[in-house]
Amino acid sequence: MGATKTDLFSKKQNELAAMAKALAHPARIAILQVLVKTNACVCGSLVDELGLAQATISQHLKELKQVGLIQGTIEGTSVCYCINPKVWQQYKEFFAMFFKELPENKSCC
Amino acid sequence: MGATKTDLFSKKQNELAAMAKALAHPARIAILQVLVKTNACVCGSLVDELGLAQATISQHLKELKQVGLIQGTIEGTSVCYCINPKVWQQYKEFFAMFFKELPENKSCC
DNA sequence: AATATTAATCGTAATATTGCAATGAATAGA
DNA sequence: TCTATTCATTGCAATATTACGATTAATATT
Repeated sequence: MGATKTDLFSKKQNELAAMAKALAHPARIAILQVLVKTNACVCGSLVDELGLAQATISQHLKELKQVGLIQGTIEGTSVCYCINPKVWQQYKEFFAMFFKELPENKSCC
Repeated sequence: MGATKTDLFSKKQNELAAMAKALAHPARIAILQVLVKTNACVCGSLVDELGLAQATISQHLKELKQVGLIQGTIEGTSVCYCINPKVWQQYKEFFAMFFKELPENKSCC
């Protein structure tokens, strides 16, 4: 097998897992940090900054775009990527909510 | 290829990616939620609740234990798992910090 | 038109993950 | 001791991910 049994879990659980997955690679973390910092970026400069091949970065960008974390528009020959503030905020809230539900330290072990 | 080039990224970036990876599966999300709710749990009840094979759940528990998110002690014949509050808090702070750096909506696209 | 630049896509290889059956180890109760 | 229970570990098969070279598509420049 090896296919995740998404049907066994709630929509929220699958959603949160998918969100975590989008962040589950240092290259994507790095890309997001660069985008946050510069607030706008083409693929080329990312290639220089990160040291990965252009094709690889393009794929990571695609994944980030698929989950909605970034958005891009074509500007002549180059593409402008930036954070999608709404989705970013959503992510922030989702993770905060998930980690908020900390139990009252009745720790059993 | 296919091996992540961890050496290209900072320690923090790799760390955050690893943390996200630990959450990047609905089964692990579900397990954590159950542990948070009941605050103590053996593997058996998880098998009943989640509908995955015992071996599969055991593996997910192992992964969660490896990243430190949960801790377990043997209690006779059954094992007691619970959230590690310190690491949980750490996760919370890490993600909050990451998402806090939202730019001042000068959105370019 | 010919060339250069930029980024997406395709094909591939290597590696990682997911899931389960089978087996193993340890304790509890008959 | 024998058996049942509980969970970990091992080994396998299916699938997913990561990475890059090569190619493609589109616009810019000469």
